[in-house]
Amino acid sequence: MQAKSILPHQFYEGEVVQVARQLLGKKLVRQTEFGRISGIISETEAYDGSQDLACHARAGRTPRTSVMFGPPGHAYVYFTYGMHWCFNVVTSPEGYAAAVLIRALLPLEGLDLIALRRAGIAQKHWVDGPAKLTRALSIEKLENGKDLTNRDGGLWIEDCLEVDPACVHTSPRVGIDGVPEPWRSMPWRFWIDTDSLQGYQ
DNA sequence: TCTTCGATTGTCT
DNA sequence: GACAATCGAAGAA
Repeated sequence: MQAKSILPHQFYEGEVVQVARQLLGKKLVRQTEFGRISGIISETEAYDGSQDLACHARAGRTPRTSVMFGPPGHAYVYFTYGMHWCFNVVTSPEGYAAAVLIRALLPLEGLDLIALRRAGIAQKHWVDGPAKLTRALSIEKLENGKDLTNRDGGLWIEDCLEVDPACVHTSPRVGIDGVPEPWRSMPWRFWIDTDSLQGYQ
């Protein structure tokens, strides 16, 4: 687990479903004014362009979704349900609106900072949902559009673990019941057992 | 452990 | 004006 390096631009240029798989086991790092918070990415979902009716980009380019049409390796952060932020990574070449929603982490560093931001919540529920991890890592509107391939924005992703493909689970995406088939049933949600990762750091 | 339900506001039609 | 890529509290089992 030595020689950690920031994932380069090219990592994100590929097909979004592949990138969603490959992001599992990578380390999301957040540098705040109070210290560093990080965690292993343990759950993702792929949203694949304007033809994917579950993707925000289905309506074409709008002010909100414009980041998704931009270059890969940037953060797409959107606000939903009147109170929640969700964090995505833009993938595929510029002009193609695809992104990977980061749904869950295995906390590594900055546990005391997360505890402050998630006061009163059991540790196992600190970052086990898309809006929970943005709260824990202090990701919101300001982070929208940031470049994740360098440390300038205080937010980036590093290479970390090799994940055994046999340990990757798939299922349809969550929270898109109103979306027509085949999109509703596409098996584009990926996750790894966090139990199998205990012991790494 | 599981199910139900209210909260709350930006975005798009 | 309708709805949303959700969360967490509360109550039931």
